[in-house]
Parts: sequence; structure tokens; C-alpha cells
Amino acid sequence: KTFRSTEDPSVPREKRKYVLDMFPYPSAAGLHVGHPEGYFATDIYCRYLRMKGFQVLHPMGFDSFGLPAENYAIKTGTHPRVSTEQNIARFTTQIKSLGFSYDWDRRLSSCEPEYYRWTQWIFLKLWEKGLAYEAEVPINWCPSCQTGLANEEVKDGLCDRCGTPVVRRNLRQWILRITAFAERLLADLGMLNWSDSLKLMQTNWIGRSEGANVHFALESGAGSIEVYTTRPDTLFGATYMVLAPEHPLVQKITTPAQKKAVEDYIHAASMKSEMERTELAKDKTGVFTGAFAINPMNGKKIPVWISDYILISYGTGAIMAVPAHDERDFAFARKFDLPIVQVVSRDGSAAELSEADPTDGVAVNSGEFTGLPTAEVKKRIVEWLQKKGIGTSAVNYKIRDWIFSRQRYWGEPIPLVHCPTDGIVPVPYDQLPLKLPEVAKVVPTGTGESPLAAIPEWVNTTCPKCGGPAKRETNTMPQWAGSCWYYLRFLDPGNDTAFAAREKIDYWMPVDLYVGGAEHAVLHLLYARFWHKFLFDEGLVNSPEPFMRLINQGMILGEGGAKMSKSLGNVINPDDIVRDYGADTMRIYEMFMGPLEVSKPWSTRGIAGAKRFLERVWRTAELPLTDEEPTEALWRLLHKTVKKVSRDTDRLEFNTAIAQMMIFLNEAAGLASMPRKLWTPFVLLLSPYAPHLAEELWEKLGHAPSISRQPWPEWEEALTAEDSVEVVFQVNGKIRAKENLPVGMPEAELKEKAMGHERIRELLSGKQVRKVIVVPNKLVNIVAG
RNA sequence: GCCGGAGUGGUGGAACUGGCAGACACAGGGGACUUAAAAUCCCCUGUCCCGCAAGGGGCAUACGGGUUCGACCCCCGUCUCCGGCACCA
Repeated sequence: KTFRSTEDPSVPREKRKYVLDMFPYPSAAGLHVGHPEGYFATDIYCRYLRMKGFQVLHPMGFDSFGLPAENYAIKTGTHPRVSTEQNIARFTTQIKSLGFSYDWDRRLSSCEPEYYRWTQWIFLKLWEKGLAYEAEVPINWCPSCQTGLANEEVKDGLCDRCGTPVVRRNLRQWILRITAFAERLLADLGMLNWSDSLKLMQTNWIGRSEGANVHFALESGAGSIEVYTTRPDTLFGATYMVLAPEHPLVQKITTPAQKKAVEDYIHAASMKSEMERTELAKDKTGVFTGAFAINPMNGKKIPVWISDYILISYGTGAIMAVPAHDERDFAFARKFDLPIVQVVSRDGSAAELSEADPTDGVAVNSGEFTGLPTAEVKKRIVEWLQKKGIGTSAVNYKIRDWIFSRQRYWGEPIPLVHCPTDGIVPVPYDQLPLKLPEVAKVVPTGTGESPLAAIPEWVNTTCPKCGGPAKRETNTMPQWAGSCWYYLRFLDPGNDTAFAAREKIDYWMPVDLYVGGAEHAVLHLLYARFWHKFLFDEGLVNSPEPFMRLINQGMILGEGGAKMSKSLGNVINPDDIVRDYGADTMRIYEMFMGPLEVSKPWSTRGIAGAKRFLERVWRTAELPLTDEEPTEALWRLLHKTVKKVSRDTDRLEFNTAIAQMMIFLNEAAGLASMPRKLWTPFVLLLSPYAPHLAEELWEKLGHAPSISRQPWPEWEEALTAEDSVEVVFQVNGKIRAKENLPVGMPEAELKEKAMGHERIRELLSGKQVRKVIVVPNKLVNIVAG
């Protein structure tokens, strides 16, 4: 069944909602119970919104390019399309069995040519604007996956996908200039309704820092070394310098006596894997180049070293070392017996340091700046450097450009051609999609090149510009390319003249609610924001950000609280749950487990409880219906329930909404006959949560289908308020008595009631009343001693 | 190491803005129905102490302090678990 969503311009913007799930990668393992958790949440929310009169867009698709399919294809000698299609069919069946209200007419799959045509189109736009460039750079190479990886795909020196240690390898790569957007990716986090922890993760990943670039003249007079520092205030304490082994100056400045040692070191450093570098982080290594530079502040001669603790890719690839105030420099100085000079002190006195002290304080040993606080010294030294023309303030980011090419078959071909006369030439837009060549099976090359390189009929082509012989780019795009813009294609999936019509983008975008796992914090969620900002700059979309509100659903853990994993044998298959308990029970159970964002363990007992609740609903529905008025108490309880379920559903607090429905049912189940006036609204409240059951109950009430198109019930505020409350009487903050009193009793009267209470009088006898605090409708606290 | 988040009964969790801690469920105990079992329905269920009982009192939201008439909630310190980053100058 499809819940079609259409654009209706008469619907005001605030009555339209785009609610999106992260589209799944159709793995061979099939759906996992964790998958639907987020889908249930968005589905309940969408059903609720539709009943509240919203126009809702709620699509589903598949992120279907990727390594597992290709690896499986290589192993079995088939085509990845075959297993991908099988997996998609299985996922679709599974998803459909769970009762989601998706608009299936908008289904898309990122590996289909009609889809990746536009992924290639956007890539070409990036290339035209100079945001995609080719370079031979040392990259993270996974020997098992036989492909390069982006920085974001390496965790603890291991391949994020297969856990193999990553090695460094120089390869020609296509790279996207995400760093050009670093400042905006950071600043615009402010406009997003995302969790603070997620925003912080992106903030840290972008890693902005402020400091200065400073030139240190070489003693030989042959130029200078430029460094980046966040602590220009410690310039007086710079007692040596260090270059990254790959720094271009190394060759120029190394003295003949040191040449051999330096070359050996560079060779050894280049052989180290990411893992080795990380593990050896504590033990510093390095070699003296034989050259010296001059500290511009005090004119002292300082030695220039090389070490792999300096990264060529950050800042200028060179540092001034201030061992007194930087841990790494301190360790290095200790190891190689280099001088340590304190230039910042907490109390103004200088003493022997036993470890680096990076905290702010007051300058010491700093010439004219001595005695000034750190912040002031920073400012003045940068001014001084600027005046001298040897330094300037600077900003740096940790984020690197995005290594965008993969040496694999199952991805979008990069639509560029290498021509001997014209260089790099784009495939013309009217020739997109540039389709993957049909192959019987995928064969890895083993050379670090894509399997596409081994298909001469495909590689050899003609140059679109000059018509001469040329070669196709053989790298493909990474898994993340397709997910950078799929939310836009959902708006207009059949469009063959644009990735989406502008009026549809204007109608729906940006996404109002986006739900998915937290594992994409610095991958998909960063990449998609980058592409979206580019499209925004090009005037192709209407918003600077794609996802206004984002929720990360918590993980569903195994029965004991451990992560579900094949090796532990604690994986729950949703098919079994649907078969044994039904989709509605699974929906209710997963939503009742706890807050959406929190990780929580699966419980077979718990799901039995959810089933019991729905069975009880069914039995209650079998009570004879009457048109009589319900009792006052039940009528009030109903209004309270409508209010609470509405409010909680609106806030995505489904667990407490379900609890309230249980409270209502516990009362209503005891009746001898059921007033329609009571039961009809309850069934409506239940319908987003248990749509199958609710649909049946709706018909049982004598209505035509479908309940999903009925208006959401209203409540009367007056009926949700009690007319009396239990007011607590405290003596010195301890509860000593309670009394049922009318709502709204004035403070003076409450105080009188409390003071007059027999038990309170007893406790107060012989004591002096010092103070009485009255909180209307809540409590009276008598302070006495 | 750095940066986050969390810690509440036997279990999952609830508690809105600092105002009755433990809603709702699960598990457990007792009872009804039944030849019996399942299912269902009803009652009890944080913990310790006093009391035959009705009842009363103490202690309890990781731990130790603080602010407040009053703290799961705010502040300081400690511990544990989870997540992220990790030579970023």
C-alpha cells in the first residue's frame, strides 16, 4: 500500500512536512531489529501529522552501491547487480511487512543509471567550479578492500568497513575540496536542531583553530621556514624547529654531513602504516638536518630537525618547538637533549619544569612582553610580527579534503576522460549517465587500479572535445556519493531533465525531520551538508542546510545488553518477530522500550507484554457498544489521554504516550459496555502506533476505511484538569501528612489547613514556626525548630 | 591523553520549570476461574526498623560535599560505564 504525497500549492508551508529516514544499504543479512526502530518512529509521526491535516512526504529507497556487494560478487563470480537486486527485494518485503506508510511511488536506488546520472551531473558541476581536483597524494589504503579510503573512513588506523590495518600509499586520486566549506560547515551548525553531542562531533572534526603563521629566517640566509602556531605568545620559548619528513625544504637545507641520516629517516617514515604511527605516538623519533634558523624574537640560533610527529598535511608542515609549553615538543626535547626555556608562568616566577605546561599565565623570559598575561602577549606579538613583515594571524582546520575516488567497480563511474591533447575533459552532460560497463563478473586487478582499468573496450574512448583517442577515468565514486543528495531526488524521482524540479524543491525542502544512526556523524552527515551548500551556492536549492532537525535513534542491544552480533548469536530477526507477534506488537514494543535516542536491550519478555496490551485492546473492542454517556471519571481520563498522547507523539516521546494509552485501557477494560464516545477517540489515538489493529477496530465501529485519513481527536482543556488535588504537608521538608483539597485553594487557606491538621499540630507542639512555604496545588512546608 | 553523554527498584524505564521518587511495563509472590494446565481477572511487590494489627518511623536516584524551606534535577570533587577524537602544533 502506498501513501502518495502530492504537492498542493494551496497548502501553506507550515502545514507541509518532509520526514525522512536514512535510506538503508541493502546488505545480504537483511533487515535487523535496529533498523526499523527509527522507521517506526518516523512512521508514527507521519501518520499523526497526516491526521493533524499536514501534507507529508515520507519516502524510502536504497543506498545500493558499495563494497560488500562487490566483494560478494568477486567471491561468487557473479555481477554485483544480481545480489544487490536480491537484497533490495528482500529488504522491500521486510519493510512492507512492518506497516510503514511510505510513498513507494518515489522509491529510488542509487545504483540505477537514471539515479546516478545526476550524481555524475553534480560531480561535473563540482569539477567545473574547481572543487574536484586530481592529485597524487599519500592516502589511506586498505589492502583487503583494495581501495583508498577517506579520512573519515579510518578508525584507529583500521579500515572502518573490514578492520584491516590501513597503510599509506601514494596514488593518483580525485579529491573534493570540502575544506573550502569548512568555515560554513562549522558556522551553520548553529541553525540546526541537532543534538549538541552530534554538533560537537562535527565541530571537533572540522577542528578550527586560531593562531599565526610565522617566518623563521634560515641562518644560511637562503630563505625562511614558515610555521603555524596557536601560541604566538610562546615564540621566545622556541628552541628548535621541526619539519615533516615530506616537507620540500628538507632537501634544500640538509647539510652534506646529515644527508644519509635524513634520507634513511624519510625512507623509514614512509614505510610506516597508520597503525604504527599511532602506536609509536609516545616514542618520538627524528633526525637533525644540520641546518639552523633564527628565532625572530631573541635572535638565537636554533637547530632544524625532521620528525614524523609533524604532519605535512596540517598547517605549513613545519613547527617551531616550544618544549616548555607543549607536551610533544617536551618529549622530543628530552629525548634529544634540546634546551627547554619557560616563557609562561602561572605566578610570574620561573622554575625548572618537570613536564610541559600548556596553560595560560604570565609571560616570563619574554623581553619587552615579560609580565603580560597570555592573551595580551598573543595579540601584541602578532602585531609585532605583522609590522616586521614576518608573520600574520592565521586560521587552520583539521578537516582534510575528501579523497573521492575508489579503485573499485561497483560505484558511479567518474565522468571524465583523459585526452593526450586536451587533458581532462568532462563527459558531456547529454551523454550522462556514463554507465558502468556490462561485465559477466568483476575481477580485481591487484595493481591498485579499479577493475574498470582491465576492460579496454570501456577504457579506450574518444575525446569529446577533439575526437582523438582518449582514456576514461577508471576510478569510481565512494559509497557516500549517492547519499549526498538522495533526499532531493525523492522530491522528483522520475525527472529526466533535472535532478529535481525547482518548484518541488521549493515546496518540500529542507527536510523537517531526519532520523538515523549516529555512525554517520562525520561521514554522510558532513558530506551531504557539503554538497547541499554547493548546490545552494549554485542557486539549485532553496536552503543552505538540508536537514533542519536530526535525531539519532539509539542502538537496540542484545537480550543481555551486549551489542547484537552474529558472533555472539544474539541477533534478533524482525521476520521472526512479525511472524510470532505481528507487526503492530513489534511497533508498540520497540517504541515502548524507552526514549528513541537511547540504546536499550531487547527483551523477549517485554515484547510479550506489548502483545498482551494489544490483545487486551481487542478484547475491550468486543464489549457491546453503546451510545450512552461515559462516566465522568472515564470521560475526564479520555481527555487527559488525548492530551498526553498528542503532546508526547508531537515530541517523539512515544514510550510515555503508549504508557498513557495503557492507563486508559486499564480503566476502560473493566466496563460492561463501551460508550462509542469513549472508544472512537481511543482507537484514533492508537492508530499511528498499531495501524493494522486500529484499521480493523475502525471497521468494527462501523466506519468505512481508512482510519489513516481521519482527523486526530481533540481534547477539552477544562476536562483534563482535576477539581481536587492531594496537597502535601511538610514539616522541615519532610512529608508528614496529605490532604485532598480543591484545586486553586488560595495560599492563606492552604496554610490554615496545614497548620490546623491534627498530625502537624502534634509535630509542631513546643516548636517555633519560623517560615511557611506554600506552593498552590502542591504543598505546604512548615519550617520550625 | 583530550572532548562529550550517562549512572534511579530484581529488569526496561517514568518524574513537565527545583515541589508526593519509582508512572507504565517486565519479572516475582499470593488468590480467583479450571479436573488440570495455558490464557484471563483481582491483590501484593524499593529497602530496613518498631508493632499481633491498624499504623508509625528511618534510609534510598553511583559516591563524597555544597547551595536551598525543599535537590534525581543546580554547583564542586571522586568513581564507573558508553560514545567520539587521538602527535592537528
